[in-house]
This record gives sequence, structure tokens and C-alpha cells, in this order.
Amino acid sequence: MVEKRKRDSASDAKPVGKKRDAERTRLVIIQAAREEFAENGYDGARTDRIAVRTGMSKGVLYHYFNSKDDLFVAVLEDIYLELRSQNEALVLDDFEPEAGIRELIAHTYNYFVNHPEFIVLVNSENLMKSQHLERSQSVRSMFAPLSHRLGELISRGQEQGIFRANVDIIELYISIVGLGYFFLSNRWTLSVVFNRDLLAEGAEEKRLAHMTELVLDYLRNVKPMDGLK
Amino acid sequence: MVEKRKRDSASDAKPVGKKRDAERTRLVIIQAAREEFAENGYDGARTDRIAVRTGMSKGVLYHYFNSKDDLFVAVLEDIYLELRSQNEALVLDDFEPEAGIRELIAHTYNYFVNHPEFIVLVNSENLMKSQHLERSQSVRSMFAPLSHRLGELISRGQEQGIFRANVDIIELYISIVGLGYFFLSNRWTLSVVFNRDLLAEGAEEKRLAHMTELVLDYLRNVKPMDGLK
Amino acid sequence: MVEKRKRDSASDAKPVGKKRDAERTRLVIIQAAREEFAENGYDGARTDRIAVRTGMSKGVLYHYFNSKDDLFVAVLEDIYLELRSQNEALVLDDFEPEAGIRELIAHTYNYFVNHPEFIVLVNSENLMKSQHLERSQSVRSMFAPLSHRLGELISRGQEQGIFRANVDIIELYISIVGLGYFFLSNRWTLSVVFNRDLLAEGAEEKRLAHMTELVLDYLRNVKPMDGLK
Amino acid sequence: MVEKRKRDSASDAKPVGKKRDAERTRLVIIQAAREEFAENGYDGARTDRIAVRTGMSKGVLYHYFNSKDDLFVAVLEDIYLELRSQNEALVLDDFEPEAGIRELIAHTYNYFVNHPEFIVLVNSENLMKSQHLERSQSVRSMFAPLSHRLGELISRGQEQGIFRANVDIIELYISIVGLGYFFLSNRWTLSVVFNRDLLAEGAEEKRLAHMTELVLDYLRNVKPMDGLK
DNA sequence: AATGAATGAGGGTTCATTCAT
DNA sequence: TATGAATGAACCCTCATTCAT
Repeated sequence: MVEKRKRDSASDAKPVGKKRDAERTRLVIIQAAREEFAENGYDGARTDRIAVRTGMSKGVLYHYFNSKDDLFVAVLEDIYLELRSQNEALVLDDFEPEAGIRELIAHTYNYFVNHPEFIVLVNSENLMKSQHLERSQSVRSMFAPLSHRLGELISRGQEQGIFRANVDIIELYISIVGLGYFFLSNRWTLSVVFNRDLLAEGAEEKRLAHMTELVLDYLRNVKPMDGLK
Repeated sequence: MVEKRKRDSASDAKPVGKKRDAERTRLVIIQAAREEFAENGYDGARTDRIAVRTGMSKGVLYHYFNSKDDLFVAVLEDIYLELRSQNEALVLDDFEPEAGIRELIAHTYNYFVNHPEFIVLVNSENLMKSQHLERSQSVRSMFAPLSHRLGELISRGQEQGIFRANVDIIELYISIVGLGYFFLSNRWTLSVVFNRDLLAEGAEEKRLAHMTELVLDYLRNVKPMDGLK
Repeated sequence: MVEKRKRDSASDAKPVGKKRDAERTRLVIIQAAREEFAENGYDGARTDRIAVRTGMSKGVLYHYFNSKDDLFVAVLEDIYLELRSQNEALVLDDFEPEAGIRELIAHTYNYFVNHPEFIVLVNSENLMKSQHLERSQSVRSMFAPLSHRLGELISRGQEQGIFRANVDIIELYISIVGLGYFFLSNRWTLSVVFNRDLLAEGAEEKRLAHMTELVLDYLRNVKPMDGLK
Repeated sequence: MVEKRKRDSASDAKPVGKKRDAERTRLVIIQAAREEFAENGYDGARTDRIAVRTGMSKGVLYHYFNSKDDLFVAVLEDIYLELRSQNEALVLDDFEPEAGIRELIAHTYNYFVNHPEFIVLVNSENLMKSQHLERSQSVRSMFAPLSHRLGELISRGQEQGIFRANVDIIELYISIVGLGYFFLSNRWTLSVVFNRDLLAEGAEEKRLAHMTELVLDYLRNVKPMDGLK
């Protein structure tokens, strides 16, 4: 977890005390809340259990955050920030267009695989029609930089004549995300209705391969009249 | 609602009796519960409000269903049954392969557009790792017939040389569903992070067009060596 | 207590069952709440203790009343109604003017003596600047009939030449109430600052005698020029 | 505020030290607590808000006072002391008997008008049956000097033949206080039940005039046989 | 002396469920 | 069969007080 990096520097003057460290406590609470919200959704989460996870008393939650709602906002901001910082670690400029797309798909997918909390948190927020995210300044337009970089990658591919024209970047990005997200989010019901164990070993990798092929075939589909449209 | 059509005909052979009222009451409750669960998710739903929606007392709920959980199972079964009956109304055999795929994509997507409850209900169930659906006999393998028919459609396309080889039917179907489902389910948070109003007029149609192109380009991508694998 | 008269009639058809009697339960709750609020004030009162006093579970309070506030409104309405019904039992017309005033003073004072809850309840409400009473329709102008009757009594005395002119009825009534209310309300601190035990036997009667003399001397103070003003 | 005048003079003999700051901090806390208790009563008051009012941290409160209760005792002592010092500023000896009574009534009443906190504080303490005042040495018998001086005033009036005999000084003083206190304390509920705005401009002065007349008419009521009793 | 983070008992309120009628 | 009063565990949150720093 990102938070764990705190106080790693050996030159830190203060002793590594566990108590009375406000910033550290804030992070401990957000981490505990993330887990609880991720396991149970917003309505299913219990402030009592969040407190237990922190190892502190319940009152502390309200010392740092005013309400369950405010805490949920903080958790959402934290995890979106984390996702963005992971996205920024991916330098698409270094890749050839097709390889760049492969990287982006895999990178995005793997974030969800490694952070299953993200999916539950975001589903919860959509159930509530984004009422918490609306209150957050830090999340609005957060994905603009990434979609810009995706646009540049597509442009390079188009200039090289290997990618099709007429690509709506945001629709494309939603597809890239959705193809993995939906699978990971809905594995349980899908396993029942298709009678195929999508939680089994190998299922995740298989999905990634399929997704990648789907998106690349779409992009590579250069038609003679593309330049004319 | 689909359920309301049941048993309306006056020429029904059976005598009018209590059985029938009981069946009708069951449906009224399921309908009320579907709405409540759809608006609030499982944990956010309130049995009081379900009772109010039925116009009957709360005790009736417990007379017909033993618990909130059992009622949720009934609601899930009901809506999956509804989806299947809609799917069965779609006769893919009548179409040329490509047109058939277009029909299937549009039909599936439109069901979600017209039944937004489905998404919330299914997301809730996935949050709970399918614990209710596991108890249901009627839902298991429910989508086997449809994926079989999709397989036949793909085969026809392959035989005609217009569809690629090596298509995993279930992966493909999950993609067809997921490309629309994810968009419809996550419109609220996506609107925030991309700063684009995905709830605006026209956004739904635009999505369908993109999805259709994506899937068809994948399927049409016939390579010279396809036959050798 | 007034409520206790319920179900006294021998001809009551239904068996005197203790349970499942909504109207009775409402009264039980109001009575319990009156006691709790009277002993502790609004802020000091505990819904838990009210529940214990009713002998029922806490949830019942909220089945009948929506909140502590609403319950307090109901208690205020109930006790003001009780006071008014006691006031209406006092037929001032039957008395000579002076005797009528004596009756009114004693009657009012004795109500407070016998219902010490009234004072705490009303003090609590004044601390909160009447925010609950403002929401009540039944209490507004409740004392208009009584002040009207007091006005008639004064008029009779004035016509007989034994009462002074220029009497503001409401100011007078506030004095009649206040002279007793203040003593009864503030006995504890007054006992300390004057070092006289105002809770001792006989103190209440002594107060009543003093009050009565004070008011009557004021009213009887007929001056030669009263008729000219 | 009265307290602020303390220790302002630069010619103070004692050296400027920590003692003085401590004393000043005590007064700041008492002042803040007085406001908080006055606005919300004892149970409604919050130690957090008192701390905010002082501009200092909550720990300081507990450094100077051991508990909310102890702080309340200090506030009560402070305000009673203030009332007494105001009373002592009133030299009744300078007045003719009737004018002296007028002065006393107006002076007492005006203190309450200008210090509405007093009423809430004292009502709170009576709700708790004087449990805090019992612990205070400084308040016990605090009003003995004043009632002594009132007694002397009455005596002078009796000797001059203008005041009646048989006056219980304490009952009289309670009436003088109560006639104003009750009105000021209960204005909010009285306004509702009489449907007359007692918080309006002019209502306070009207009350004072009525009260004064009431008390003086009682005192002036010299009867022929007064000397014989 | 002063801070403010932390405590924990308990505050008002909610809610799935039961049960007398 | 149907009602809705009653239950009681639990929910989110508050608050006087303590204590490490």
C-alpha cells in the first residue's frame, strides 16, 4: 500500500512512535475504512468494524472525519488518487502504438486485479449516483491527462497507418476499462448463469488475452476509405 | 410490467379461488421489492418501504417470504427469468451472421437501458459473492441456451468465411454484455472523472454504435492462417 | 392522573387486555416521558429511561413518536391540556369578586403544587425559546378563555366599587401565576441564598397567604380619582 | 464585563508574574462557561464549545477546574457574587421609604434584564435541586445583608405610618424578585398561551410599572388596627 | 502550563423480524 | 390471511474526560 511508505527515511528526526501521530492516524483510518467499505459496500459497512480495524476507539473516526459519508469521500479520493498515480507511472511515449495499447490494457486490468476494493467502492458510489464524488474537487477530470495520452498514442498509430481513423478516445477508454472491470466485478453471477467457474485459476489471464485482441483488432482495422471520412 | 399480464384472462378454466389471489399477492410483493432493491441495493433497501410499496402490511411480506434474503432471491430469480424470456424472443436463426450479432448486441443493451433495476440488483448480488443465486435452482446455467445459439451464429459466419476462427463464445458474450453494462452501471462516476456528461441525451446511442463496431471488427478480422490453427 | 380514568367503565365490552392497545400505549408513553422530562429537563432526559418507565422496548417510542422532540411536544400539549381542563373546572361566576380572586389564586397555585412536573417542563421549553410549543396548534391562545373570565370577575368588582380601575388582565394574571410559580420553581436556590428552608412544612401555605394578600390589596386599592382616568 | 476590570491598574503593587496570568485565564474560562451554560442550560452545554469560546484547548478547562460540575459551581458563584456587588451599590438609606422600594424593584429587575444569563443559570441549578450551590461556601446566606436592609427600609416606612405592619421581609423580597424573574424567564411560553408578544418593544417597561404598583399598593395599605396586632 | 489526540460509555434512532389479535 | 404493535440488537454519532507529548 502506498501509505506504508511513510516514515521510511532513516533521517527522520523524531522517534518512530506509534501514538499521537495525527497524519499517520488519518491514513490508518482511511486504510481501515477502505477495507470495510470494499468488503461490504457503503450501506453494509459498519463504523464499529472500521474502528476495530484501526485498533482505536470509535470516537477517533469522528475526530478526523465528521461522518460515515465524509469518510467514504476520503476513501474514494484516496483510491482514485492511487489509481492515477499508478497510471502516471505508465509512460506510453516509450512504446510503439500497438505495444502501447497492450501495455495500457494490461496495466489497467492488473490494477483492478490487484485492487479488488476499487470495484466495490466505485460500484457503491454509482449506486448512490456519485453523490460523494460530486463533493470532491480532487477527482473531477482526474482522467483527462490519461485520455490525452491515449489520444496521442492513437494519433501516432494513425500517422503510421496501422490504426483506424474515427476513434472516440473516451468511448475507447471506457471499453478498455469496462471489458476487464465488468468481468472482475460480475464474476460471481456470471459463473452461475454460464455455469463456468470464472474464479478458477487462469480465468483472469484468459480474459486479458481476449480483451486485448478485441481492442487491437478494432484499432487495426484500417479500411481503404478511412482517410476520406 | 411483464408480470401483470399473467392470469388476466376471464376465460381462465380454473375456478376463481384463494390460490390465485395468493399468487397475485406474491407478484405484487416481488414487484415492490424489485423497485426498492433496485433503488437502494440490498443493504440500503428497507422492508418497511417494500411493505408501503405493496400497499399491504409488513407481516404479509413475512407470510410469503421468510426473510429479506429470501425475498431478494425471489427478486433475482424473477428478473433473470424475465431477461431470459426476452432473450428467447430473439430468434437469431432468421438473421445473416453479421446482422444477427448486431441484433444480439442491440437487444441485450436495450434490455439494460429499459431495465436499469437489473444492473443494481446484479451488482448487489456480486458484492455478496452470489450467495443468493447459489441457492437458486432456476438460474443456474440459465444462459446456456443463449450462448449455444450465439455459438451457432458464429459458426455460420465462420463457414461463410466472414468471421474469424478461435472465438471463445463465453468470453465474447461477456464482452458483448460488459461493454454496455459497464457504461450504464458506471455512468455517474465516469461522468465525473472524464468530465463528460454520460447521462446526456444521445450518449446511450453513441455507446451502442461504438460497441457494435468494436465487436464486429473483432469478428470480421479474418486472417489467412485462421483455417490452420 | 387524568389518564388513569381510561377503561374505568364497567360496561366496556372488550376485555381489559394490557397488550396491543395503541391508544393506551400512547398514553403510557406520554406519562412516562412526562416523568422523565420533569425529573431531568429536556436535555437531561434519556429515551432509554423513558422506555424503561413504560415497561416496553425503546423502539416503541419511535413507533408512536418520531423523535425525542416530537415526544416532548406531545408531553407539553398533554400537560397544558390538563391544566386548561382543571382551569375550566373552576367556575368563577359563582363567586363574589374577592372570593373569586382568592379561588383563582389558590386553584392556580395548587395545580403547580400538585403537578411539580409542569414547572420543569415549562422551564425547559423556555430555555429552548418555545421551539416546541410553536409547532403545536392546540396550545396557542390556550389561556384566552381564562383571562376573559378573569376580566369579567374584575369588571364585576369594579362595578361594585370594590376593585380598582386600570387593570391589565394579562399582567395581573402573569403576576398571579408568577408569584407562586417562581417560589415553587426556585425554592432550592432561594433556600440557600436566604438561608431559610423553603421546602419545610408550612412554607407552601405561607407563600399562598402572602400572595393572596398582595394581589387583593392591589385590587382593592380604590382611589377617589379612579373614575376620572 | 465586570470581571475584566480586575487588575488592570498599572500601579498594582505585586510583581507581574504567572500567578496573575493564571487568575486571568480562570476568569476567561468562567466567562466562556457562563455564556455556554446560559445559552444551553447545564445539560445542553458542551465542554468543547466552552473551550472554543476561550480560544484555548480543552485540556486547559480541566487544568483549572476538575469537571463540568466544578466549572458550573464556579460560574454560579461568580454570577451570584456579581449580583451581590450590584446590590451593594444600591444604598437604600439615601431614599425615602417608598422611593427606596421603587429603586429596589427597578434595580433588581434591571439586573435580570441586563443579565439574562442569570435566569437560565439559576433555573438550571433549581432543576438539579441546588446540588452545586450546596457545595459553595460563598453563596450561602448571600442575600441576608440585602434582606436586612430591606427590613430597615420597611421599618422606616412603618414608623412614618405609610407602610403596613406584618410584612414578612423574605416573602416580600421573593415577590419582588419573582414578579420580574417569572416574566423574563417565561416570556416565550407565555407569549404562546396568551397570544401576546411579550418579547416586543415596551413589554419589559410595562411589566416593571405593573410590578411596582402591585408591591407598593400592598405596602401602603395601612389599616386602622395595624398597630394592635 | 498547554495541547489536542484518544477513550469509551452511552446518546438518539433504525430496522429486520416476531407475534398477539 | 392479514394487521400493525412490539421487540431488541445494532447503527451512527456524541461527549465528558484522560493522557502522551
